Amino acid sequence: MIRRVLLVDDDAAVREALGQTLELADLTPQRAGSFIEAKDHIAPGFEGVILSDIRMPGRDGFHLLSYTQEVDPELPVILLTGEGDIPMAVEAMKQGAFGFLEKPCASADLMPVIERALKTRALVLENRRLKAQLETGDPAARLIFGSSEMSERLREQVRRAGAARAEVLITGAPGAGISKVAEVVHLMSAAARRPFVKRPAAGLTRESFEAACHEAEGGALFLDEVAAMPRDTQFAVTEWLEQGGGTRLIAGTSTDLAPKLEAGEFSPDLFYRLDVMRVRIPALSERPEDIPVMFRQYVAQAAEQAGLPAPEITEEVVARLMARDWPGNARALMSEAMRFVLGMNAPEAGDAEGDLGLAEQMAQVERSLLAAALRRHEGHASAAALSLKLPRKTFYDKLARYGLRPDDFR
Amino acid sequence: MIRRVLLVDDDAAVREALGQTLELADLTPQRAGSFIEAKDHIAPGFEGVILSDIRMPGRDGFHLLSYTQEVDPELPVILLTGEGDIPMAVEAMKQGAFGFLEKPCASADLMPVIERALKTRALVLENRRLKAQLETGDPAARLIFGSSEMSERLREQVRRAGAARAEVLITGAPGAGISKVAEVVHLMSAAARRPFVKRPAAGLTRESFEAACHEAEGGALFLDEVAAMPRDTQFAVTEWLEQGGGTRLIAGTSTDLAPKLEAGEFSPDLFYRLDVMRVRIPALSERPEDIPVMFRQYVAQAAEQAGLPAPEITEEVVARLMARDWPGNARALMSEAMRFVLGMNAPEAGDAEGDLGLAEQMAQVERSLLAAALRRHEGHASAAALSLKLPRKTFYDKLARYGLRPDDFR
DNA sequence: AGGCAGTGTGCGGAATTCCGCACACTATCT
DNA sequence: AGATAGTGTGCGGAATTCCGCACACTGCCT
Repeated sequence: MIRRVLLVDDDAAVREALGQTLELADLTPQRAGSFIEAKDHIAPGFEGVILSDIRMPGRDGFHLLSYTQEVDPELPVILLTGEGDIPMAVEAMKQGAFGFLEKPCASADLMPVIERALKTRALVLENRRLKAQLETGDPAARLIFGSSEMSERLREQVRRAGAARAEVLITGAPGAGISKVAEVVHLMSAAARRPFVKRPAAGLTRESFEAACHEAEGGALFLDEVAAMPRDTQFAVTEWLEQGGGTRLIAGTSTDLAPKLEAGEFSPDLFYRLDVMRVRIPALSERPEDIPVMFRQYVAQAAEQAGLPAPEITEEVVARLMARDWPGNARALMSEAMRFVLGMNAPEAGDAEGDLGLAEQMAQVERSLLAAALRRHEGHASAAALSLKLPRKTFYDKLARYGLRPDDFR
Repeated sequence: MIRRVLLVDDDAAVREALGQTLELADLTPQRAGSFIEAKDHIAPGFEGVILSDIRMPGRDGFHLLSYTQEVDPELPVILLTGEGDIPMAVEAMKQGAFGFLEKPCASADLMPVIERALKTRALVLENRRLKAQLETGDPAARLIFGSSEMSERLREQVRRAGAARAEVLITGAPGAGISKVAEVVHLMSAAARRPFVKRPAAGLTRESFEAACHEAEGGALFLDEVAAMPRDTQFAVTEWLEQGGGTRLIAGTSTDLAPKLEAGEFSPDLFYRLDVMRVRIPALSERPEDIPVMFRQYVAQAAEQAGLPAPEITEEVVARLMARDWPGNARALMSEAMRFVLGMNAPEAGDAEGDLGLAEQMAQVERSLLAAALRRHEGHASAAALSLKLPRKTFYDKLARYGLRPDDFR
């Protein structure tokens, strides 16, 4: 929360008194005795507001107002004067001052103006930040879903990791999207156009590690599930990191590495070289408010892929999502989104992805294609059958098989 | 720019005088003589501020303040009183009033407060809009692919159309994604959370148009292929647009409307009301450099949806893409991407998306499921059959039907 | 009221798919 | 070399689906 106030007054006693008033209100005064002093603090994006006397030797408050507007037109400036009159006040507002108060100024008159100025400034700065995110096609914003504070923190970690050239260790539960986050880190790095190579750490030999490094030269090599890396390879990677190469290493693990470190199964040398930066992907259970947000986005994606309209996500659908556990995290949610789009019933407990036989899967697909055709033709069976190049009878037989009724699509 | 002021005062003379003051300042006063009258105008997202007397029969200004804060806590309320005192002013600010002024109120004192309240409101509304856009992760960047300058121009048009509240006409070749772009325009509008309804214009009656408008109230109604709209409905829609309603119209056409206008088959009145903003989707033939970019993204999406690794897109693959025409535009490219991921052969000429009957689509799906199972089991037919819960014989029969050979998966 | 178009379904023959069986062949291991 | 496991396929009966036909019913229009 923005609390800074740049307090400009040539009279030291006034400066001090006002400063204390501000501090009592939990604000952060930043004192300046002249325009020259104040000028150095005024920058675009200044996270606060300006409170300035008008009558000052040299450059007065009006000049400071003009100067500030050149630097950052949306930076609020509140002017104070001991000898104000109506014409002066009018002039100040015309020139864009946020407020104009007369000295001596009662706290009850001053504080509300400052508070409102700070709130306005906070909105302005937040709008700028939001616009910047939108306008740059920020991969973190675009590819890492979720509106919770935890998701925002994850995106910040990813941006920071992307901006750095250091090794990164990415942790998260199975299905959390470690591989995808690694790719986003790479996309946000200066080496985004260079290669990004993925390899499972399990079974990785020194030779295949070196080959992968060469393949990723100038870019990044992502090693998945580093806990499973053979000991020999661990030493080879540690040596390689000591030498320093042209390839950035990004490591991922969905298991806690601490027990492996303690048991001597994972090299501390390697661990500390990889753990230069840490990105931790929170599980969905830690941020349940993201479930509907992410689900909506996965549904939009799935609908697009399937060439089907996205079904309405009712509050009931959301409630059922929230009522379930998601140990499979983002991947499970994604699969559920596809089933939802295809009109498949919510799977029974235990009916996990891939457990269905071919016949069942085909039945689900056929059912969804029939439903989609009916939807497209607003329940007109003949037209729907025609669009599927089916005889009417066959079409009706299939509807009967799946319990679909044209009336339900009208 | 937000200029509306909801002016609440029981005294008609005061209301009128203040109203004129506001009009002289280029504001738009909306007059109400009581809380009851005012209440109907106060909605979340109200695009203006409230200026209200305190002393009123029935519910007073404080009550209106409370009510407003329940409806939209960030909607500024400025209170006026003819008999104010310090305690009352303090109470008003404590309860969240944006300003507190005494009557009779000089314009020079009132206008700055109103202007600041309006600016604050504008910031708040923009902040909300930006957040909504971010929550969907800039739909223009995420959903409209292509790295060419033409694609960027398209995204800019879409963002601009999204930000406006005007009607939009979207043009593009068949398969260019008119419907999808319409949805993105909606997603980027302030009404993103409101309904988005799609209807084909062909065969649209006045009644079904009105029903659709009602269904989309507060949101947007997309009318596809407006060239095919019946003349009667064209008049109905024109009338509806003249009245102005709570639903935004977005029109799409894949055919040039000019000949229809010249032939008198499409109403110029309607055309000019729809064509307030124009979004033109360039055909792939105009931006061939986007073909590989879009194909890569569609392949990534398809792979993610299918739960399969994305096959390598070799230069040969790219060359074959570039060597073909894409009269089906984005939709055709998307289908090709899915086939590519599923390991299907390139389709025969003329085999456009949507032209397949149910049997053919089911065959494609079955073939892809068989191939995926073989891939998962590295060509081991018995294991693959088991995973699909199929007898070996049946599995082999199906492979034969589709020309799949386990050897090709080892 | 009558005509017409569309809907929904039972019957039954044709067509297709399913799938067990048995066998020859191949690859791998001891 | 021999044993074993897995692969791939023809045959043929069973099971299932396809689908034309005819009919009764419904909704809409004149």
